[in-house]
Amino acid sequence: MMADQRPHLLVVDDAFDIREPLAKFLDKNGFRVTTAENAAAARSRLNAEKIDLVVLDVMIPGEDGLSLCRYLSANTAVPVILLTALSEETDRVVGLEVGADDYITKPFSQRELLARIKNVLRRVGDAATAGKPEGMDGTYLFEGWTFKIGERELRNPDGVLVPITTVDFYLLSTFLAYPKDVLDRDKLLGLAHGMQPDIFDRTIDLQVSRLRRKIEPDPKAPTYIKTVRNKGYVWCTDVTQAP
Amino acid sequence: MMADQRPHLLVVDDAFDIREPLAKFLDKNGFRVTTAENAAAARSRLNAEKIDLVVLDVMIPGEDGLSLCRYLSANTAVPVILLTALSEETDRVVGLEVGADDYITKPFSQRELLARIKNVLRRVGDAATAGKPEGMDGTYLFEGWTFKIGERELRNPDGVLVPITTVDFYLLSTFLAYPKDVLDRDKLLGLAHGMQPDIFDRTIDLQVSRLRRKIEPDPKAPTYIKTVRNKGYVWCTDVTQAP
DNA sequence: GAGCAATTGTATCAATTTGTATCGCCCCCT
DNA sequence: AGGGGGCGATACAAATTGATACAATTGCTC
Repeated sequence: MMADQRPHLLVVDDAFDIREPLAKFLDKNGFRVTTAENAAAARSRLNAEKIDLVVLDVMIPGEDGLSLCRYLSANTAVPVILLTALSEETDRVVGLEVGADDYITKPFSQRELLARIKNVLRRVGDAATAGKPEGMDGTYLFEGWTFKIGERELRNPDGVLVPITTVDFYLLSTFLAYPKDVLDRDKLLGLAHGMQPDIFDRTIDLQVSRLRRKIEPDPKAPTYIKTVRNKGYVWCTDVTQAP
Repeated sequence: MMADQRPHLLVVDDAFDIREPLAKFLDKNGFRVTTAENAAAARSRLNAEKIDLVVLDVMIPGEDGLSLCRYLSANTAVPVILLTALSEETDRVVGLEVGADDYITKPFSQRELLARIKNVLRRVGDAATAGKPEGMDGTYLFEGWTFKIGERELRNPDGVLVPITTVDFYLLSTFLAYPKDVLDRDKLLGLAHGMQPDIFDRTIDLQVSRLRRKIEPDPKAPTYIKTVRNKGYVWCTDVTQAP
């Protein structure tokens, strides 16, 4: 049986009619979801399974949510998003003081929470910008350019080394792994799909723009990376792989 | 068993003699249809199945339609078309305020609702302008022009690169995939068939017009893309395919 | 540990691209 | 010849993407 490779969330809220619909929503949007209705159950789950992020209601019976959050922040690396009832500034301060990575006030829209979850996962785990797409290796050639995965080296047609950043490297790797395929922004960020064009994360646009400036002959009229409106970007030239 | 791939609509109306005929009509016109007679049933359906669009009567017993609409807008990405009894301007404002994507006043023509459904699906999903027709690839030649699918490049007979937008690309791809075939507007939009010549969506006309301006020697007297009155458009010149 | 440099994210503004609303012409029909 | 519908074209508005400036962060040097 294949393992569920989606990011694993733990939703902690005692209100069934908030917890369960939210879990279903997140499941439908690319996440594996486990739920808990109090701090004790949450701790148990955290011990039993690998959790990538916790969505935590501060108002749970028994041990306070803030207490659990403080514990997680001090003793683990698991990021936390707090659900708070009040939107007062004090809450924000408190929330961040106890180590939460983000917070959102109730009532909240599921979509906004989804966006924040992805945002935090990207910031914290940064699994996306860390490495390269699975199974990539060797040397890639396109239009005279040479891109060595292992060495993290990019050379232009003249053989000159072009300095690339971590993000450049990851982006270029992803494009070269899927040439001629339209990649949406989520995919380019290495995240699960499902974000609606409501809360936009324009980070990718900027990163693509910066990569274009480094490799496109004319960044104003890109020939390698083209834009597909409402969808994302495509790598448009042929890529050959050398061992 | 093959899955039903048609867009899935949820029709919410308590009046049997409106709900059922409408469901039948929409089914015959290219949609999978599920019905519900109140908000609770609608929520249940929405949780159980993947719904692409909700047609919602605001005057339903129990929970108000506007309330359900507001909920959907805040917590899901499912687009909503409201059925309202009054045609007053206030209704329009209210409808859009609660997050409806469109609205239509009763009594309404089924054809008009059909047109609006397609319109909203196109706006929201925008699957049409996404990529290229299935299985297309390689290079197409016509009258000296060169169109490379993979590279998303169009060159005129002089070999000069002609910049094309995402829509241009999709339209041209579709035409070249079906030369000499009359394509109706639904087909060109990439939507299911069945729209009657009642409420026209003139979007395609404009897009064709814009494409003509880029490729026709004389856009006033088009030779490549010709108009077929009451039907659609045809690609009229020979197309050869190079590898 | 301070200071500097590079990188990355956020906030904005500008430029394209696309959709909507109209006007007017032309074709077809009675 | 008159009328209506369908289509071409223009102007304008909305949405999406590109570009710039600046702030925040990270990493490295001294």
